[in-house]
Amino acid sequence: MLSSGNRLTSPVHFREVVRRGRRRGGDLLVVHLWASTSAPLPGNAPAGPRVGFVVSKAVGPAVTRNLVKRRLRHLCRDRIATLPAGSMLVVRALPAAANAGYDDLARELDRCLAQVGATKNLSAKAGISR
RNA sequence: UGGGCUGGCCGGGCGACCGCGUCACUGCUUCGGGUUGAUCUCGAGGCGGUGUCGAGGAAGGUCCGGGCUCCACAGGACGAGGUGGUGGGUAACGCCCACCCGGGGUGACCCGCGGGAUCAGUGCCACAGAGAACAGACCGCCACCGGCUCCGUCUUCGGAUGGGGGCGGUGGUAAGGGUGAAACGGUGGUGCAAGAGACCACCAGCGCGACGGGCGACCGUCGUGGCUAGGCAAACCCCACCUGGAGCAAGACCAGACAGCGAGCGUUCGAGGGUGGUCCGCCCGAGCUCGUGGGUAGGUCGCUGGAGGGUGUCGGCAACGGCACCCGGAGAUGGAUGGUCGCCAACCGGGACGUCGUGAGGCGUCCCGGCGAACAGAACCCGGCCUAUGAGCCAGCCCAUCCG
Repeated sequence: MLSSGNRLTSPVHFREVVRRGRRRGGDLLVVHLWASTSAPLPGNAPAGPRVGFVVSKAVGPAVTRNLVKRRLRHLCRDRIATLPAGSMLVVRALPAAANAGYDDLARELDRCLAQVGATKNLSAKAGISR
């Protein structure tokens, strides 16, 4: 689980990131990244990056949806340091993610993050997969 | 030993690294207040530390029943929906238990949407078949009539008469054939031209009455009647009983936002609403509707201890109930209870050894390999039902075979 400061909770934020963020997708998932170039949000938005997930019912029943969500959470927790401060990330899982293994999801997530421009020190983190 | 029936249980364990949520205590820090200031203290927030607890038997489907919350107390009529043997259990139920009736099985046992179809009425019974609900003559059987034909007898050779076969017509007949889920009781006899409950005996079944048993559904015995009555009410319908509606996005509180303008109707002669459907009745009532323009959707509570489980005992055939003692802690809200691995139980296959047995084979130990699981994730909470589910385990009972 992500620490509570790094969680994306507001529906407004979800909508803005998915609509305006930079998007890159693969067979398993789609990544939306919104970097804080302008003054983001009313209230006190903390500087840490925030991550949220979208796993629809097309992925599967509740058990497989939860499994996909937990794997993505742990993967993003290891990569939270590579994201720019103040940015917001939404990872949307596609139906094929239900049958993908942990390593498959890791590779796809790294590739998409690199293409979307969130590369701070990704090569060092690539050794996580066994 | 083999096969089967019923009920119940289990829903993996240990460990490593990295993590999450609730609650309690605590460290640092920010803001505000108590103070002029420091120490101290109160409240709110952020980042940490320690401890604690953290998914299921179905958490699922959302099919019933309740609790709880709100609604202008929910009254009547009609309508709508549900339930449907009897008795009990329960907060309640469409659930559970026991019994009755019907059906299936050698049996343990299982199955049943199980009120009413003569005593309210309407409707429907496909296909096949001659005929299917005021039944029905296709074949067959029988009688009579009219031709045809064959045989016998007599003959005055014109014919007469007896018998058989076949055709047509008229009528009788529901015993037989064949069709069907179902053909208007079954068997045997009397009877008849042939037949038929037309009549008789027994049996089955139906109605009525009496007696006996049972709380009751119902059962048993006896008498009697007419000889026989089809099915479908998951078709309309009738009868009995039940149901106010919406649902935790219920609902309550805090914070916060905005902006009006124009037109129409109305203020006890009442606009407009509520009461799940319609009408009556009841209640609220000074705003409502349309057009145009603008704005908010953050937090706290509800939120988990409840018809709760376990053991013993007593009552009861049982479901269940009384009493005593003990146990007990998920409460998330973009949604925690995990991610990545290792080992071992358990299971399957093969092999070796030991042991029991005449034998098929059983049991135990060890080794190797496989697999190491299925269905599935709380969202207000309970009681049920239904559906999904890997490998197994336990208990009782039944049938067959063998031994005594």
